[in-house]
Amino acid sequence: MFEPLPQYPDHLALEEEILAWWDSERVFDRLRERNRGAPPFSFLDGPMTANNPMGAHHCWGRTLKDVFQRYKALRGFDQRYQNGFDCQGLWVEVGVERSLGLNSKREIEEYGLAEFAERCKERVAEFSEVITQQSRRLGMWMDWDNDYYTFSDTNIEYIWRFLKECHDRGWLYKGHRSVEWCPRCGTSLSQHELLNSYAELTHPSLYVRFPLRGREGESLVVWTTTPWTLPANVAAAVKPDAEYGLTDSGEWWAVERNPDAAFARRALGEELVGLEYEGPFDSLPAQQGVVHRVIPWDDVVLTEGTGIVHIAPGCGSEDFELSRVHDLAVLMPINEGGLFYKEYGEFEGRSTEDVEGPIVVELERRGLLVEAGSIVHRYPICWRCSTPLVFRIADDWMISADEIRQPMLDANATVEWTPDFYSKRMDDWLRNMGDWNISRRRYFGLPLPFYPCESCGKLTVVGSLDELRERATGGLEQLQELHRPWIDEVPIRCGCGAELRRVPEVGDAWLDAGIVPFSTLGWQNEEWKVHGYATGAAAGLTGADLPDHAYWEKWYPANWVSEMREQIRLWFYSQSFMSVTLTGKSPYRAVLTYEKLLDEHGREMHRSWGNSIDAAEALQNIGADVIRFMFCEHVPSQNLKFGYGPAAEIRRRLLTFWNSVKFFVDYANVAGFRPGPDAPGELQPLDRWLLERTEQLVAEMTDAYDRYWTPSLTRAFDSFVDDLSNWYIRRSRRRFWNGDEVALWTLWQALVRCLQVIGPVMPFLADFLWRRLRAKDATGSVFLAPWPELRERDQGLLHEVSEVRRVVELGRQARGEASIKLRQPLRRLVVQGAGSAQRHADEIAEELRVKEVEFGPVEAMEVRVKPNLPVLGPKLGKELGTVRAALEAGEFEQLAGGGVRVNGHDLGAEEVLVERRPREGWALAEDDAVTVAVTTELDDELRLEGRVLDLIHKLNTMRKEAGLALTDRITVVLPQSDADLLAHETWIKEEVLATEIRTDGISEPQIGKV
RNA sequence: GGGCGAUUAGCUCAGUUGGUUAGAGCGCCGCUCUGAUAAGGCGGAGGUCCGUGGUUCGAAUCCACGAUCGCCCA
Repeated sequence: MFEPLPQYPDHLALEEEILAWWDSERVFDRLRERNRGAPPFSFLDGPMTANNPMGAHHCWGRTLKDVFQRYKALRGFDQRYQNGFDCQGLWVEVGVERSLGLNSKREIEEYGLAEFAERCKERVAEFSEVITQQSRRLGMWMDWDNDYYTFSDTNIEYIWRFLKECHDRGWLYKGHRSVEWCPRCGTSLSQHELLNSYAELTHPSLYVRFPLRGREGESLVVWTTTPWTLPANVAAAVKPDAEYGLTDSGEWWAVERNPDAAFARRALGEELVGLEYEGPFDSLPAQQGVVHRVIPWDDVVLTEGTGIVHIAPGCGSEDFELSRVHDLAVLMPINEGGLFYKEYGEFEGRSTEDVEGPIVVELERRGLLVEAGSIVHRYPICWRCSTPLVFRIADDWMISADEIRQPMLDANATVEWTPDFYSKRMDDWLRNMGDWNISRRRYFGLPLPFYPCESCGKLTVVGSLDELRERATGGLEQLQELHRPWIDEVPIRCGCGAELRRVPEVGDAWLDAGIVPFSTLGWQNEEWKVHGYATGAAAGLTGADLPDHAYWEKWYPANWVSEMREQIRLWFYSQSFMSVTLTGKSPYRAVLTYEKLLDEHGREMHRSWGNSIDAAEALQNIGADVIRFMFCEHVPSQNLKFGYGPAAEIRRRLLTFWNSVKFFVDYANVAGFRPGPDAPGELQPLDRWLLERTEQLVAEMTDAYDRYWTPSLTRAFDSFVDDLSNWYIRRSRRRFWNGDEVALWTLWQALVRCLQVIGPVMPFLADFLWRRLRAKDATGSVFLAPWPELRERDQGLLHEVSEVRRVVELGRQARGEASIKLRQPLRRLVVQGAGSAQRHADEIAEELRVKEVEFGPVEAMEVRVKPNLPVLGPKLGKELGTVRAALEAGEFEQLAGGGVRVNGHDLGAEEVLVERRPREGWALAEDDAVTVAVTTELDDELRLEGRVLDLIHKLNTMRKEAGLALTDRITVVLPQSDADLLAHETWIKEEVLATEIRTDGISEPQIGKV
């Protein structure tokens, strides 16, 4: 007895049931035990920031990761299943700041760094737990007790080693340059952090006059959208080869920017170079002694502004570069918090926005303002707190990328990207990558182990905790973990004898993630340490081991990683940077990348727009299997529109499969069927076909999994389910009603194999159904069963049945042409061109309700002959065009056997395609390969049978309306006018389960339950 | 400005090496089944496959140029 299925699947309930069952049966543990020691499949999980619950987009990546890990497990590979959490850096800090209501670095310092660090750790502990629960609910099988946490001392120490290596190679330097700076966070951002971080903002648009010295009445006019940079102006740049003109009002503009003006004088930019001018705020203390002059710059654009660019080297990266070339003064007006220094007079202590008004007023007062307006443009904002960024000159720690660039490109050439064009994106990023800005002026992050010596000038980079201990001059007793503030209390001894203090900066969070292929796999670690990974801040959070180097050798590099596209310049980049540095090769062999998740209307999801669906909501309302199916079905190189509408559609589509299983269960139970290893009797052709069709499914799915291409998985599944349900089951219904064990066994085989291959996509549904269908001696879970072995397939049989289906389709089309419904039997069907369907003539007759099926030429009027292009193309080449035209024009001669003579060519029957029109009394339908024709004439016998079928239809409808059970027997009373139908009394009785049929003087048929 | 993608039915999207009449789901219209039934099946309407040029007997597919959109970089 198979456990009966409810009419509809309750995905949410069955998923909870399966989750609990997996736990109680230790299914995942048993799977891992089974594969232990087998060849490894190395997947490396990119760390997810443990700072918030999961969003719907996280489900995408986690689905893909789980699908392929499950598949590889089914194929018998040993896997690690280690999940990872990103734990330190700006994300977590900003999260904690918000929850504590802190809004500046000063407030954090007042709160206390030690306390702040504790809050950060608590936040990570809280959300790593939330994420774990949500991932489990999604069906993700990971080794949840042995996660890695990037803030462990282990992880930090490995980064230290990497940094020391960089220093040894001479790559580490302190850069003095203009960087994008978040005034709220009080730190710079690196190149790869400027992701999507732009907003449409309204800024002032000012045209300002700079009076030229020694040229009375003449001024340069510059344009700026950042008035706050004017107090730091030191130069004005012109394009040397561009033409400038002096207007009547004494203003110099690029001619191109003001073409209608009547210029009193014209000059090339190079003629203006060297002129001195009065700066807009020369009276400020900061401006004392600064000479303002005109400099040449080829990159001045003439498409906006005035063609003369205001240069403030302390407020822009290009400006800063120009200051080096032209030896300009560098005035940096604002501090870390974006407030003006005291050398800026009345602006002191004000923000870049607050000074806009006063600056405009002052310029106006002094007659320097030509025009003031506003402009809406894309402007960079902080990717965490959305504060508009400013430029500052900062001393950041940098890793030079020059030497590693080519090796990284070489390493990337060994990686198999899916979709493949992402390989080019990675190359592009690598070719353009600047030096890596690794320092952040923050608190809870990787402590950079840099100890500069003021007396001897040497920089010491500490490479390990042991080295720190050896060289420490104190403070070790309070060093609870490698974080601020504790690490800052450990000075070390320089080679020259001086005592050194650590720089205050912490590291870029992508160092934390990038080191993972080393820190989690025990690279160059001599002795395996059980539970040895969970050091420092991670103590107590995970039981992960710190393995030894042999383990690293086994699992590195990863066979496969999968993350969203933006990780190209984030994790894929940092991981590759560190790996190529340390080992010379790519840390991953294959990558699956996917795009962005949008709402179902294609808009980005935003909490404030009310269109956001987070993972908790999705899992609770949609269910994991449907979510997973949705992600698998989607082509990963396209953005995905996620929502309840698309989810409902998938849920409904899955009903067909559910119904097929339920159909099996219901009839198997009626028949008392028990599945065995072999068919309980002789297979019929249709049975053999379904088994072949199932083989085809297994082959297609296997291929798709091996290519990491999920859309082919769901397509193969859908197409199989269609064949299973709409052909095999429908064609075999009578056999099931009669309890035919061979049919039941065949269907059972097909379903069970289908469950096996769809399991990774929909693990809950697969196991739920597997538990009901499995043979007594089969494994309890579908995930413990071996992958179905691929067999030789009989393509011929598959082809035969597809031709049968084609004939039936055309037959229905022909009936449709003649408007004769399927309930009206017809006499004869002729099929031409589907020879292999001949063995299935009976099925075709039944499907199309015809008395005879004949294979042979269709007698019809041939109206048009077309060339068979795939055959004639290669044969005729250029001449095909004229032949085609001749055929089109009817200039040909029929040959015996179906061929034609045209333009001097004798073409065989297989070289041309003939369109036909039916003769009188026939209906016809055709495609290029197959033509079917059916007789439309009715005789008394056919009419009578048609009426019988109508009656059966009607009586069965009445049964249904009366609410009768499938097995209820009825008596039937017919009107006298239907008495002639009783010629088919037995047939009718069988079809409607009637015990008695009689006629009476009524006008409509009546039924009664027996 | 350079690079990478995308553009296919009213909507959402497939389309594997070039091949005859370009498909699916949803929506619409008609039909059908009634032992999957608040489903299922069949048919129909609906397409300049972004445009132009080229290669080819033949292009949604390959090449060039252009347009629009998205992303990456400058």
